[in-house]
Amino acid sequence: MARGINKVILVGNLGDDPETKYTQGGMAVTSASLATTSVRKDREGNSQERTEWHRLKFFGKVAEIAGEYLRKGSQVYVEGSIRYDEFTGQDGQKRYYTDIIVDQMQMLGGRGDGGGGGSRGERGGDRPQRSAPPQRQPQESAPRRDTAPASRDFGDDFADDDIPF
Amino acid sequence: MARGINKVILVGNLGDDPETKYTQGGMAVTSASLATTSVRKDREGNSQERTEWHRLKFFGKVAEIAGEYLRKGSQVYVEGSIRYDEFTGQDGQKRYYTDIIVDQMQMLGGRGDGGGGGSRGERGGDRPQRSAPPQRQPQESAPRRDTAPASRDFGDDFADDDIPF
Amino acid sequence: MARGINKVILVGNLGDDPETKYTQGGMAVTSASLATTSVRKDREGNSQERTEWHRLKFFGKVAEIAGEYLRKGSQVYVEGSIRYDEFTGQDGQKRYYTDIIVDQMQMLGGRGDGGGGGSRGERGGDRPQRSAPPQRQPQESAPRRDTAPASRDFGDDFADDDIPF
Amino acid sequence: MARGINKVILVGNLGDDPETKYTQGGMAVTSASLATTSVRKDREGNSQERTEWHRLKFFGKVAEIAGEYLRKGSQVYVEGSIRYDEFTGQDGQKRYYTDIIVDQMQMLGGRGDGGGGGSRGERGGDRPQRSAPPQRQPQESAPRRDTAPASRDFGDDFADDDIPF
DNA sequence: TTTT
DNA sequence: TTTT
Repeated sequence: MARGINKVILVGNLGDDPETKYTQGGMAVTSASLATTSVRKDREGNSQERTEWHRLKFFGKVAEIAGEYLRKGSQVYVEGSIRYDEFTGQDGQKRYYTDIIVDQMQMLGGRGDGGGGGSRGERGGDRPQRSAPPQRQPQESAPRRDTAPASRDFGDDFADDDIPF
Repeated sequence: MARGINKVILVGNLGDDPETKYTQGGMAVTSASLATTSVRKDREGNSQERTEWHRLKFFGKVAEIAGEYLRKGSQVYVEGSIRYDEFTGQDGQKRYYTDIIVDQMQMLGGRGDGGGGGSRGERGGDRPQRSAPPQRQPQESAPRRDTAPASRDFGDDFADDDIPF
Repeated sequence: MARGINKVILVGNLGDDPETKYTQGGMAVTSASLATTSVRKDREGNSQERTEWHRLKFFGKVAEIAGEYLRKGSQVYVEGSIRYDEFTGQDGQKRYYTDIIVDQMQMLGGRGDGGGGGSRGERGGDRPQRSAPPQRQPQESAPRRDTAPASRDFGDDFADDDIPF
Repeated sequence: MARGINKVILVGNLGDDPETKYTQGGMAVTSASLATTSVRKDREGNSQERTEWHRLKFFGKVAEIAGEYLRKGSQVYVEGSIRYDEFTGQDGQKRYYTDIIVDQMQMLGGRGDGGGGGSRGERGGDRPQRSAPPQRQPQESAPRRDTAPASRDFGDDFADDDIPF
């Protein structure tokens, strides 16, 4: 029985282009590095910045979208969970990794610079959508341009259908 | 294209037993009322309590679980989104409703009183009907009594070793 | 005693310029309207968009920043809580309002156009400035961590009450 | 400048009693270990459990409350941020730690066994800081245009900078 | 209407 | 190491 809530919400910028690989079963797995910077005052009253670099992991459909649309510098909202892993390297040393398993993402900004997309994906849930047989794919996906939705304009075209006030 | 994030996270107690109805398509729709109380100090330094009563709506599988396991007084974690609705009553007056559409719930406490379950359910593809017939109409998907919590299915895509965990 | 969690996280765009007023005590109160749009498939499989308009309320320092930097169309992350209110109008009719009381905001987008600032209200916010360029990061597949001074020791050598990071 | 959102929300049980230390300045620092367990179906359809152990760090007032009220097995809601740290041990080996810096906690369950409390603490030390004197804000933004109903007017309740709710 |  |  599931027991507990493990939820992470991040908004930040990618430090580099994401990398997408595919499993033998054809599922996309995308890795990315996301920075969040916070500020606090130290005891002298000076502002101190601190940046955390989060290792993001995307699986399935959301991994495909992340691999296709996210780029170095992209600002993105991600939601997921924390996963801690421990590996023993070839040198016998233990290594610890903390990953953010992304369930949902939303590209931000979107001023014709690639932002604007959004996606909600289940981890590894691309089977129902994909009827194509599993196929190997090059590890570097060709850069594609998102045609960002132009629905960012909130002019007068919101008549009042859904506006309850 | 989805544009934006609309997320609500609540922890509170139910003010009454939830009510479950079923759509003509057989989808469960559960309503419940949840209280969250916050405290703040007024300018005299006195603690002031304020309670918000949230109208929760559950759909589909999570609605079945909510209807079965939640009771008046139950402490629960819910996650979902806000939905504002406007209806015109029979008297011609407009009425406004704000509902929390619950995507995920987690029963809390649970010291031998039924708590402890958890569930993640999708919002059913069917919109809830205001006057759903009280009887069940099993068509393509009859309401099920499923005690197992929903969980993500990784499918066959996890058949190999490319996954870095 | 506080009892419960009432948390809202929104990412969306403002439908209009925010409005700022000041209380007699000199506290800023800013109101804004924020849209979040979601998509779902109806039973015919067609994508249906639905937009929720959230009434945001900011108080104090975060209200000043919101009033100064947010504009119609601004994309923003906000975090806060839901508050339901009921008023009786001069016509004797009851009116219901649902507001999002914003505790924290973060301007999004902001590639040199004024966006990018962030603020945490009351609990020590900072005034937004120019957005910083995306941070660089090492490309080694080793664990990516912030290279912070190693003097961040949490032993017994806390100098004073300041947080040592 | 703050840039990004780094937010973690956890609900789980403590694996052991928390430990509280005090800095030279008298600030409490509490450490605790919290488990969150999730379930997913593997490819054979069997339920697979996975538990993450989160290292919680509390500072200041919330640390005192955590140290006083939390115990092994306690169910708790915590909200905070992720912090990655890297230390070089006395053996010259680098060690990586991931901590959840807790800003807010809420004890759950609590049917007469000590649970039920709640706390929101600032990371900024436990000194009872007196609020700064209220300051007027006659800014460039011209006030007026009251959209709220009269009964909603904040009026004299705004004698100072306190939040009016 | 809950809860402490 | 928790919990169910």
